[in-house]
Amino acid sequence: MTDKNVLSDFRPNDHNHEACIAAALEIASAVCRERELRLTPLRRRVLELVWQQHMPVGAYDLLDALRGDGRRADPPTVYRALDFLVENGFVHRIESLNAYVGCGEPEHAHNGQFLICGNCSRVAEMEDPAISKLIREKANALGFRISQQTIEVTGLCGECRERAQT
Amino acid sequence: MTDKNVLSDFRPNDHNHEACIAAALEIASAVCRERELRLTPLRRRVLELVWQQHMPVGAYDLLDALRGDGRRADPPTVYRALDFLVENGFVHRIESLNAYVGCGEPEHAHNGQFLICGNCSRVAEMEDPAISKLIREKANALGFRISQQTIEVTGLCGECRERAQT
DNA sequence: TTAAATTATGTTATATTGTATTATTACTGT
DNA sequence: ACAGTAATAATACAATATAACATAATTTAA
Repeated sequence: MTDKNVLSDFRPNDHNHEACIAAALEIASAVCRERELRLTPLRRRVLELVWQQHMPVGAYDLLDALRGDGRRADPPTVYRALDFLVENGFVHRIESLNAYVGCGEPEHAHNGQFLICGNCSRVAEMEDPAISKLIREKANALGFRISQQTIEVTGLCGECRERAQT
Repeated sequence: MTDKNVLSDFRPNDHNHEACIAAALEIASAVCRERELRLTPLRRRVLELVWQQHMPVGAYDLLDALRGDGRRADPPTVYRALDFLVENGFVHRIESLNAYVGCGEPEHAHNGQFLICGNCSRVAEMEDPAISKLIREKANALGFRISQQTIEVTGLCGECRERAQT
């Protein structure tokens, strides 16, 4: 099993995260230019905040962070920015956590399949065609036409699993 | 493709729903007796209310219904009952809707895979081992040990799809 | 290059969903 | 009757999300 289809794996805590954030913003910037979307300062800032960690962030955490910037902010502000980011694929919403996480590959539209570590809270994103295809087929067999797949899996990431075996 | 692994398919609107509810309560009753769980009047009533339709119900709708019974009820009342029902597999929580739906087969533990019609809101439940297995394998390949799978799919059920092709 | 239209944001208020906590009641077995 | 456990009641609050309307910024197009 060499195919992995991993859009973003669990990141070691010591990776160069500044570069990581910068890259996400750079890509978003380019994609928006190409698609004629408006990555306004607010939206850009929210995206940056979402990328502060490789784990889901709640809307109200983002709100606090925006307020920390000195600017006034209220729920609609952050929810609107999130709507834009989610709608255009820069951020995914994790339904089972009511939280948001940066997308590992915003260039092409997809739903993503999420592995959520219950211990360290980090998230990995897969986009495995075999999984989506199988689900689509099974649904089709019932006459169901899929428009969106939500696949969120909880458990222990490799690192936490090893650490747990004391 | 004859294997379907469907725990509960989309029910036609004209099926005998009274029987349907009665059956669900009967099964829950039997399972509880067997496992020495206490299906108290409150829990039983909440389960019954969840089964009023084959579509997800919000906790606060249940709360209103309980109040409609004449009894006093507050959020913890319904959430505790739901916790019990979910924990013991009589009801599933649909994360993407913050809502609850009756389980089509509470006799054995499982996560369920849900098809949610965006038009009529009805839900079908599958429990397809091929799907869970594939996801488990892909996750394992990343060193991830799964404890729970959340699979919720939105789209159009067969009936609504036909109707849409005007 | 203004006016109109569109899009984005600000602002206030409120709706919805979910928990923590403490107290009380009702069963279970001795 | 009593201790131990499970269930429920009751209050308060935390967390998440949207409605509705006002203003500002940006784009379009005359």
